[in-house]
Amino acid sequence: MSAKGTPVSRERAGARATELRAQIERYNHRYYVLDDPEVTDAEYDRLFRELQALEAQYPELLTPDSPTQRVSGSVQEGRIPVRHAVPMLSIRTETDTESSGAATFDTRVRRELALREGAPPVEYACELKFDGLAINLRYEGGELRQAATRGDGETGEDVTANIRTIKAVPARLRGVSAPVVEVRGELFMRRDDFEKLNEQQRALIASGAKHEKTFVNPRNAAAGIVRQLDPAMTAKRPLSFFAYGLGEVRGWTIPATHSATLDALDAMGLPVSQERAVAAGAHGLIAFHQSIGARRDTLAFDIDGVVYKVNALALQKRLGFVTREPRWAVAHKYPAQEQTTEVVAIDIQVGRTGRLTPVAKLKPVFVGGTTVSNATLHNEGETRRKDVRVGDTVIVRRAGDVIPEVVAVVLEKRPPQVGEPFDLAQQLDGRCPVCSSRIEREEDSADWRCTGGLFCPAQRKQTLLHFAQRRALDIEGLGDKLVDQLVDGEIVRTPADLYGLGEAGLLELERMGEKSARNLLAALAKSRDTTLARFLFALGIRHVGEATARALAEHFGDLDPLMAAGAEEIERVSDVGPIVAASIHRFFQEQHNREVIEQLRQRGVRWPRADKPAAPADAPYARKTFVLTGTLESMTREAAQEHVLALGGKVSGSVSKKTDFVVAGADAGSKLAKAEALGVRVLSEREFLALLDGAAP
DNA sequence: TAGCCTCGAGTTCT
DNA sequence: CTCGAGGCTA
Repeated sequence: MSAKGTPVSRERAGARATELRAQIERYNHRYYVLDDPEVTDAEYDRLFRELQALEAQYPELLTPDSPTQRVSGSVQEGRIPVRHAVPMLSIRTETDTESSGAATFDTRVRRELALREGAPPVEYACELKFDGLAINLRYEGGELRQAATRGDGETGEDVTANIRTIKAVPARLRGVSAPVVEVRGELFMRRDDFEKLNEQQRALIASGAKHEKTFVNPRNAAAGIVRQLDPAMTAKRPLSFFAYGLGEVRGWTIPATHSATLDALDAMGLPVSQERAVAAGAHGLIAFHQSIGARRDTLAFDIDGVVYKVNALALQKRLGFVTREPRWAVAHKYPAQEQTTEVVAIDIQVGRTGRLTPVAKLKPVFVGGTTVSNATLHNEGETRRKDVRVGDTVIVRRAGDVIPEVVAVVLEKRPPQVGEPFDLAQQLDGRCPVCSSRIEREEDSADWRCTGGLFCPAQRKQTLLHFAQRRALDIEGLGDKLVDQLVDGEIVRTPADLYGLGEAGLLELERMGEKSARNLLAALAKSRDTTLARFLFALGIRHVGEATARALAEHFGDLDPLMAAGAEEIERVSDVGPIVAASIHRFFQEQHNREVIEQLRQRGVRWPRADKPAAPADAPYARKTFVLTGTLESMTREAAQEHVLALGGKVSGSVSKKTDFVVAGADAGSKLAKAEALGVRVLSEREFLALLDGAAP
């Protein structure tokens, strides 16, 4: 940008530059701190360029705190250590996950202050514990002079040039020009900024950029960016900042309470989180902890807990410090949703269909409320994409959902002697880890499979467990430990063998007393009476799950017509295409399968000739699709499903615009949210019950 | 033929 | 719960 038009006088230029700086600072504040832009981006750019031009024309006008210095700036050679005038202490962390952490703190504070039983509750300032990195900003005469990382608390690193490029950090304090005001706060990245940044990075990598990489999480991104040596790079990254305290202060009166200090920081133009409160006593702390905990996922940024501080400065002074931790503050963490741990091994599991699934064996970590030691890697492609190797340090997450997942590898921590990229076939030497059969991968498929079929004990075990599961023949008491013994001892090979078990044989097994043996035999006897749909599902035909089994049962009415049917005939069943039809046909052509089925029938497995007569087409909810979510008080999900089927409706697993009703129980999650987004009719449990009772929806 | 929808299969921990 | 893939529909 060049200065255009008639050359302005030096004097007028100086006045204009000052004016522009003030204006740009104000816009920055509105935009980055208040989140409420005053002018359009184009107008902002215009002013910004005008200032740049003036400074280019009159270099003597250039001041270190000019907004233009936030984007250019020179590349630093290395990091300069900075000794903090007042040490940056760490706050004690309550590790427990219950709200009792708050009560413990309150009790301790009251004891230290020697408060009597009936004394009024202590007042606390509550705020968020941001998941970022702590920074000390030193303002002298109201101007930002130095920014440093926390380091070991005594000495940090100088990151002034980088921090100057962060627009949320004001270069000048509003209304305060005291000789020294040090502001402490947290530098972090918002979740949406993080997502956007990674999207850009992925695009760069896709277009062939060599040195680019995606960031693992917002915290790592923020830390990496601040310690980056080139401020111009930092300037391009979206970092945010919240102030939460003070360091050295000279010539300015510190307010009498922490909450008032935060208000004062806010008034100086520093961003201060609005998620803060003044609470009274343990009750107030617990309420704050819970209210933030409930909204944790909806915050724009990651937090790892909340912080409680005794509000009155006078009381803080009385409480003082233990070693290097203040007695007047405590961090109360939420269970971490992410943790890092080490990959001890990559095991490969064999599923019922022979699918080979790599599973990361992890050094146990406490994540999201439980200890995690395994995490699926899904398949070879996924493992390679994430480049997970034995010995790597990985980030494990248990967000909203239940199942742990390996998010990414922390490459900086990869040991030099780490192994090769994951290669499933090579690791297994081309053979099934259980039965040594050859393994293969179908074209265009992500999965390797064991070709051993039922010869493979792993597949046999899974087949038996599938047969016995609740939604199949429901054989109570037949769990994996028992199946292991039965198969390894070659007592049972096929589901039909289960019905040939006798009490004497069972008593030979470990951990099997008379009582358990009799219970199992009773469960087996009970399971003989079933339905065709359950039986078809229990067989474990590839591509035939519960829904398809039901459709087949309804269409064919009995097993024999289905066994006799050709592939084309099977394909006439709705939702069955060529692949599924062929799979079913092949299954029944297999001699071994026919034998097992025959034996099962001989041993008394039976079902009513025709499955439950289909609800008439004019049934009140014929062909209506229901989705169940959350926990119902009055019945199990299975029972609810039965009721819907009886009405002539059907139950689906996911919400789409074709869904007619979503039944929301307690703690309904994403499905409810989706239903609301799509405008799908949502029924409460009470409304659902009324509907079952025959009332109109 | 693309894109949506649904189903199947696999997974974790208490 | 999620992902991949099979089936259906516009």
